[in-house]
Amino acid sequence: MGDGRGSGSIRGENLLFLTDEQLRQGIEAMFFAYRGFTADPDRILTDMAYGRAHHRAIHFINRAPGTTVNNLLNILGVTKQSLNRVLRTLIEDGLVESRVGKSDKRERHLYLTEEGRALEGRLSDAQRARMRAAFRDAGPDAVAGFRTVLEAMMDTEMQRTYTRLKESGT
Amino acid sequence: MGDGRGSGSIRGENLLFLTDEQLRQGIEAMFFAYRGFTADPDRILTDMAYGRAHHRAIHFINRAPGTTVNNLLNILGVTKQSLNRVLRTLIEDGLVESRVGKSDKRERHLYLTEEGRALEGRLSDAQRARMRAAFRDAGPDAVAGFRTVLEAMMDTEMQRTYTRLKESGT
DNA sequence: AGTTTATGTCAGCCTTGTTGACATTCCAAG
DNA sequence: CTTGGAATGTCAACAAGGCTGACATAAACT
Repeated sequence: MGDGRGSGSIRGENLLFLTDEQLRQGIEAMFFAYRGFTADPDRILTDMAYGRAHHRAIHFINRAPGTTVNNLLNILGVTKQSLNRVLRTLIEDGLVESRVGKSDKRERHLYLTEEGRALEGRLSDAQRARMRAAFRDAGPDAVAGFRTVLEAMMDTEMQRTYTRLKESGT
Repeated sequence: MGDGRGSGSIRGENLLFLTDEQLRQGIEAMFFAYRGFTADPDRILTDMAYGRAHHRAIHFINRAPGTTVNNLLNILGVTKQSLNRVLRTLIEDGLVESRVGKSDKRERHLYLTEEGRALEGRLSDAQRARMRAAFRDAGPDAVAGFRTVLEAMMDTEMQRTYTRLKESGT
């Protein structure tokens, strides 16, 4: 590793896509693309008093209505204090509703209010528009490859979370 | 937009990969994958007094030795004050060297020192290892698709920066 | 000579992450 | 029934790393 050549071109196979240079290009592509990925929702959010953390919370509450705080914590990978600050403002502002659990009253189940869904829609539309344009330009085969590589790049724990969410989708 | 069906399945073409559900999965894949993407270098950096911002600066100085501050600013997309804070600590700690420009003495050209290259290597190796594993698992066709979609997701300005960097690589 | 450009720096603010400590509620095991 | 532990909320303090605004300096350009 770090020998300036990478693992490619050692055996006779066609592993040129694994050279350090190819990997570096992949790394830089991730960096620049993620900027684009977040740019549109960020622009909407700065007008309000919200940031990217609020967007993430709203996204996943919308995705899995009734999710518990603990579940959301695991998905987002932040501390409960960090999430709580965000959640508190969203609840105060009437975008998120927190209901005490029926079977386990310690748990809080989170739902978007009408207003919350409205904001979620605006943010999603902006983000999806860019994703849709990218997908359309690239074509279905490229999109399949895109998803395959991204999945392989996740921690195994996040891979499971991602798959669970994916399968819960219609 | 936001009609719950997306642009797919309207015409008879095979555009099912453009449904809102597919786009949402792409969005979530980006989110979870980016976490994995930064996880390994982040672990190394927290042991030192450095963060992700230092990593980015080191990466691109290594990528384009002798780059000016202004050029780096454009690549990273942050303010000069933000970059300067990071750069100052790296120079003080002897990881980065700043040389006054020859033709234009206002410019500072940035280089990694021996020590800087050592840290860059550690960080790159960690990040490349994950990228390499993902690329290997996914195969060359998936990797090509991955890069195509990421490029299409960038702002056009960043696309140009990315391409310029790519072409400057051996 | 005057203007513009590249850079550095100081001060202050915001978001969003962290840790640690502690209170409350309440399920579940002994 | 009591008690231990889990889930949640909250307070305080702190750090990284974004931001803006203001200002200084040196060099280049016109």
